[in-house]
This record gives sequence, C-alpha cells and structure tokens, in this order.
Amino acid sequence: MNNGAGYKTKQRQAILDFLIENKDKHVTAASISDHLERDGARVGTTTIYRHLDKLLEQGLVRKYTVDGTTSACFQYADQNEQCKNHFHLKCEKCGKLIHLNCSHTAQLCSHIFDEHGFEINNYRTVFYGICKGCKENQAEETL
Amino acid sequence: MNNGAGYKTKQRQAILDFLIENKDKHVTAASISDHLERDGARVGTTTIYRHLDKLLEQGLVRKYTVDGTTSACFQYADQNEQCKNHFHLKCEKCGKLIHLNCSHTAQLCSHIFDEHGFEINNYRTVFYGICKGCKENQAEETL
DNA sequence: TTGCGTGCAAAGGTTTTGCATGGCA
DNA sequence: TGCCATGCAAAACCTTTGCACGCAA
Repeated sequence: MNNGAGYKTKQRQAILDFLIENKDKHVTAASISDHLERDGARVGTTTIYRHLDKLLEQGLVRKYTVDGTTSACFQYADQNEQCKNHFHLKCEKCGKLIHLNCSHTAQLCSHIFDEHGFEINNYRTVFYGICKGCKENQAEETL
Repeated sequence: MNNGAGYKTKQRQAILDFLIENKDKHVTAASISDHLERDGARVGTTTIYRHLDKLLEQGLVRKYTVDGTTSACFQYADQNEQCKNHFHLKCEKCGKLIHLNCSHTAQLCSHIFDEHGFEINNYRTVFYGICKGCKENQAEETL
C-alpha cells in the first residue's frame, strides 16, 4: 500500500512534518521553504510545490486563498473522518481553524438541500470570521 | 457627488457593463479583457485591474479565488443592502451565485456567536456546492 | 487648463516546466 | 538496476508600478 504517496524521502517527510506541526494554522509554500531552510533541511521550491500538489490530491492538505495575499495557503487536513462531516470556521485574523462539531450545521445542510436544492460541499466550505480570542484582543486595542 | 468613482470614461463604463451583464457569475481580469476586445472595445489590462481595485473599495464588486484557478475572480455585488445580511451559495460547477434569504442561516449565525464565540463574516463567507441545475445535468451524464 | 485616466513597457512575485542528476526500493 | 524524486534554471502567469500621453470636467 502506498496510496500514491510515492517514495519516502526526507524532503517529503520534512514538508509533512512541518504541515502537521502547524496543523492549526495555514502556511504558504514560501513559509515552508523558509522554515525548512532555517532548520538546516533546505528543500527546493519546486519540490515543495510538487508535494503540496500531491498532498492535495490525496486529501491530506487543504488549499486556501486569503484576502490581501497573493500566494496560496495550505493547511494539514486531519484524516479524521469527522472532518468530512462538519464545517470549519477560519479566523480571518489569526488564521486558526476551528472544527465545528454541531448539530445545527447538519440541520442547515438538510434544509438547504431540501428547500433550496443546493448540495453543500462540507469539505470545501469554510466560514470566515473573527474568533473569540481575536475579538477580545480587538476590544482591548480600542480602549 | 461622485463617491470616489472618478471620471466617467468609456473604459470604466465598459468594465462595469460587463460586470453587471454577468452579475450571476464571476469573471476574471483576463475574461473581461477578452470579452471587451471581441466587442471592439479593447481596454488595457492595467486599466482593468485599476478599476477592479476601485470597485472593490467601493464595494461594487466582490473578489473570490476559486480552487484550481490561479487568477482572482470578480463578481458584481448587488447594492441591495440585503446582501450584507445573508449568505451566498456558489455553485462549483457553473459558478452561479445564489442569494440565500433564509431565516435558518440567521439562526445559525446567532448560535455560532452565542455558543462558539465566533463572529461570522457574512460578506466573506460563501457556501460551495452543487446547484440544482448542475446536479440534474450530472445525473443525466452518468446514464 | 488641470488633474485624473489610460496603456505601454517593465518589474515583481508566485507557480510550473524541462532536464540532468540523485536516491529509494 | 529501474524509476521516481530532486533541484536548478528558465519559462509562464498574474498583477503592479513607472511614465508619458490623452481626455473628462
């Protein structure tokens, strides 16, 4: 079994390790490159992009684009089956990804499907907004 | 009154007309350029980007990024105040934008705010999925 | 006439491709 | 050994910037 993952190379491992280490936030190809270089495990840009593509196909990472930035953002996707069945909230300020295990969203999905004929792609859909922590910080700043 | 819209030029008008004409789907800077050129109303790329930026600031268009594409997508934003208070569904297949005027979503927002401490950005959040029409077409294809 | 608008050319940044070399299995 | 993986260099793209000229007000 290999699931199309290919050879086990130190480059692939380094990239995957970094993604898992930062699974709670998103990273860019450039930030992966920078980080690995600082760690003395430099990996060519080409290789990073090629692995991100593969990981994306395998469903091991998600790809985002964040307003105001020009480069793509990647984030490790838990293989937890649950993740395919719930929505995610992404904080526009700190980038934190929150897993929303909540029956209300399932109800909304059914409603939209039944009444509006639209089949929501849970995996792809992300709610953007401001998380609790960032909202509190914002409030402090304005004091 | 000018609302920061600047001069009325034929270029600005051509771009705006095209956006309004295609208000139900998104377009890219390149597709605007192509279309206008075919219409014999060629407008420089620079100008297109500059106008899109301005329209974005004025809130007259929305900017998206769609998976699998590398260029930004723009779509005319109804000035209807309602749009700031409801969600949008975007079909991943045909690009259609559906306005979801539905009390269920408002309930969901309150719930997420009250129980999860997360303040959803309605304007930014888009539900991705497959619309009714495309789903029917898909079903036919597999026959 | 004044100052913004326009578009060419060129720069800047990200991502992809070609190709020779390196390394896993 | 046979292939895939890697990384350099260069290309391909998308978007922005500089600058001289054009045009709305």
